[in-house]
Amino acid sequence: MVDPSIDEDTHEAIRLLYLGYRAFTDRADRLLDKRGLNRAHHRILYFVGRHRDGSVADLLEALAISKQALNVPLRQLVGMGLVESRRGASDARVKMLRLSASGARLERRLTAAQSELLNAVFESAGPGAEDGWRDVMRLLARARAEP
Amino acid sequence: MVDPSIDEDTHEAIRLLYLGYRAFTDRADRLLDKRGLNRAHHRILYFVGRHRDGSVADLLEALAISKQALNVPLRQLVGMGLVESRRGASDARVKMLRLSASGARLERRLTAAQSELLNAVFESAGPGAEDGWRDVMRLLARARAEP
DNA sequence: CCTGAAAGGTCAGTAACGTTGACCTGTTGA
DNA sequence: TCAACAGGTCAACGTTACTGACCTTTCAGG
Repeated sequence: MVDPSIDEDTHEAIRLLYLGYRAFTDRADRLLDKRGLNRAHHRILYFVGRHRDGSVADLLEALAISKQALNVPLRQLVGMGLVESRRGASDARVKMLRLSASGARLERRLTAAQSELLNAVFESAGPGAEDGWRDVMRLLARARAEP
Repeated sequence: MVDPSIDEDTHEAIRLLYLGYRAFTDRADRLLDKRGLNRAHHRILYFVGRHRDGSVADLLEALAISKQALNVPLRQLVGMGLVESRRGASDARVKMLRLSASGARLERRLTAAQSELLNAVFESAGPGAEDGWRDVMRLLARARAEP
């Protein structure tokens, strides 16, 4: 019934990462859904929130999508008053993007949905487990794209 | 520059989970891409590999997608000889799905891509960190959809 | 043995979201 | 003045999923 070539602990780890990530994104996804937003909007809010007055080009590079794909959700966020854009002081070609008050509020609520879950889990698991988790995840996050 | 209402540790945890999950899925995604397959195929291979002779209905329930959405990738996998379907012995209406030899080989390679990464990270982080990671992820994985 | 229900399959229409390519407006700086 | 840059937009297209409708084959109960 079970592939014998890979042990059950490894299968559990794979399953845990899959299910854990789903649980992690689930609450924020539902919050976004209520407003007709999706993960693309979320990524924009997150990046803009943490890079005040970044340019559209910065955003494009960070999100690694085409400018056409960025433009639609970004325009919606600006239209909804969640993101403000003003022209650059030194170079009027570039836009400086930042969250509005309500945008920052939403971003905080989205982040809170995720952080409450994580912190509850950390508290339940104990500080030693949290440290181990961070050690593992740091290594995993750094293990980027080797061919 | 940084949202002050949520501490940096929490932001790090959120970032780690996002980046870690991306690194985790990246290798398998590229292996699949070479064959013109995607995550839907992967999920089918994974589930069929671990539930030999399961029915199409089982698969539908496990993947939580419409039967129209399942049918296309499943037909492709059968057409490529990666999944075999035979009619049920007791009930000829139901199909019994299982991996072919080559399907099992591919599934093993996909799982290996993920497990090698995880095991390398576990080894590097040490057994204590791995235990902590598992404790945290088990709690997180169980934290399913509360409203 | 008939017939309704179950399991599976398929076609059509729609929607969301991404891509490229092409072209536009302003702005800048040499 | 003019080429290059930042940004914005339209069009065409591809993928992937959805719902709705309808089909065949098979099973089981009356």
